[in-house]
Amino acid sequence: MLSWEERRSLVKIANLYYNDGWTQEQIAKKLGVSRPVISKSLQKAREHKIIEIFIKDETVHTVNLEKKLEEHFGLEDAIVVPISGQTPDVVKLSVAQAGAYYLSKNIKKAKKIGISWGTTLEALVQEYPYEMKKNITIFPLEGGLGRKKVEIHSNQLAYELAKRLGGTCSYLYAPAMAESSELRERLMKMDDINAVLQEAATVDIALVGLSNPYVQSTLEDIGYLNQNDLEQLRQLGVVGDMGFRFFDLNGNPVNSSFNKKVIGISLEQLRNIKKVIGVVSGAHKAESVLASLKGNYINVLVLDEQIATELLYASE
Amino acid sequence: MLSWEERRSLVKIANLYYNDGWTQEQIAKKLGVSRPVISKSLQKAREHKIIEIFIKDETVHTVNLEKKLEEHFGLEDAIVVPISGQTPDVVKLSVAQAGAYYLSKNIKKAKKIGISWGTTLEALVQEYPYEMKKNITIFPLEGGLGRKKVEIHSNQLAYELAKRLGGTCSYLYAPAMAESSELRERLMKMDDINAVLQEAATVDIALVGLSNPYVQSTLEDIGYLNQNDLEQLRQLGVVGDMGFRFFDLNGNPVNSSFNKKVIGISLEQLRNIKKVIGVVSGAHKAESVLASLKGNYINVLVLDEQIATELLYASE
DNA sequence: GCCTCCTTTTTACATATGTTCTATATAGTT
DNA sequence: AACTATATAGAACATATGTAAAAAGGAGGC
Repeated sequence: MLSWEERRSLVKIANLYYNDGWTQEQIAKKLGVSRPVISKSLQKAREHKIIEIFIKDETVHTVNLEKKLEEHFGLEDAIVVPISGQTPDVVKLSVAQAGAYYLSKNIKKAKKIGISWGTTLEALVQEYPYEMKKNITIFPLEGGLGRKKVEIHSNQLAYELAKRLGGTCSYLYAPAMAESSELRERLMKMDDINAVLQEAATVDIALVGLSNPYVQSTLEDIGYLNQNDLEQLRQLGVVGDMGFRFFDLNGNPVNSSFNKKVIGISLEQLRNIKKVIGVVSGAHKAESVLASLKGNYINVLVLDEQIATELLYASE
Repeated sequence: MLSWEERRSLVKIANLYYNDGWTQEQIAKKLGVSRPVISKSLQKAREHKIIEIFIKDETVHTVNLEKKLEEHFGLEDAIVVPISGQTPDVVKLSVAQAGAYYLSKNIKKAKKIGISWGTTLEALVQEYPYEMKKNITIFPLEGGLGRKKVEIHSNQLAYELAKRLGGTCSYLYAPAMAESSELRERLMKMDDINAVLQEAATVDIALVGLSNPYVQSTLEDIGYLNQNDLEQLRQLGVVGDMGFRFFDLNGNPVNSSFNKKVIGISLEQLRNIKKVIGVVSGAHKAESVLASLKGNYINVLVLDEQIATELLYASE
């Protein structure tokens, strides 16, 4: 316990230092002691909670979530977007904006970027600013998905992003899912397709979305999966996918009949990309995100506050 | 005004620096920027009051005053803030800070918190740190007060405090003072209003300000009371109010014409709340505080040295 | 009164932080 | 598209702060 005299003196020093902006040297001179005494006094004042430092901003909540996510899942970065009572659509847009911002700040050294598909990534690309960044190439991470909603296809997003970056892009002239594994094999032997996929696996940065195939699933919306398919996936223990590659609760690839028909990079290849940025919004995707984290596919996560909270709660 | 991205980044840096004790060098490395950027960010955060340094100033004198106040008025706690030659505005801010600090250290078990209105409580809320405290609900203790100075209304303060605590808040969609007692009755019968007031009466902690209606009165400032009204109150022996509930020298409720028009919790209800924290600054309020203490409404008092001295002197 | 042990202060050094100036990038304008 | 104005980042330097070890002061024992 400190004496009153000492307490007074600590308060006085603290005030001079923190409120009046004096240097320790000046305070020492004024009080007629050596500087280290002031240095130690300030330490003591902090120890005894005479001085307390608060960080005061609305973003404190989400920044704390980010730190916990980074620590808990060994992420390189996590960006948590506050939901603050907004509708899912608005939150999704905010997440996309945050993703765009993050990408633009971390794109410096990248020469090759891969992009998957989906509505969230579409929003991200639309939010991306136009900036000259020569010598960059964008690769689609999987083929197209038929005629519907062309604007969210991997190829299309690669094209749009390349336009915004002033770079070039490759195309995967192939369906995301071939009609049979045999057809897939044949397509995969084609040089145009094979070469692009090979390169796609070596990008510096990959942008991926995550889905829950059972709830509000774009895959179902566009008619790629029907109820039968979903039932099959459920039986196999699938909880999510990234670019048509389905995985289970632990993030392990699930060998469904689809898997052999998909034209796109594999989960294994994805894991080997140095920087995989997952962009995801909507509470129903929490389980899928958790699984993908367990599978160690993702290095950077951009997500909304609600998923972030659920992820941490689920992994207590 | 700073953008969300920038505030987020400043908070992140400040957090690593002040809470986790990283050096600027380490932070710079982690974020992939040069060290001066971190140095400048921290300066910016200080300028924008994102980083706040609280010096817990107490002297033998104030601690003695606290002890005497606690004994003399049977208070659970008293916090006396030294004035040390500061201007009233600065003292008011210190009192608000001390109140915020006290609340944050005593909020642990609380599930429901009520808050009144006024400039002092507004400052308290603004000083309150952002800290996650799930499952807490904030209730306004009375309705709104017209269009002026919305930021000091009970509803608004409840909202702001809830935001800081990561909790939820209820609203009282009603004026603090209805145009007639008849209108008040009708409003009070509305479910939305009634239910909130019922719950407001059962909060674990209530935060209230105190006023002297005659001197530097916010009630007069915002045009809620005119000279006639004040004269009337004076005739009735009113010496102060808490949330539009006027009381006399002994703390007894005064049945003015206003009383039947107020939409807010009664003094009787306030007295039944386990922990009522009164936060008050400015010598002109001494008499009001004394009366409220006699009325036994308050359990914890946060006040400045000057009022504290006068309270003890008056009740020798 | 002198010595010893313990605490506190200071000196000198190591480290961390703040600042200036230059280089680079960005935005706005013709 | 080229230019200028403006902002921003980084390298190098200046200053401030933290810390270990030596010195000084002070209390208790003989």
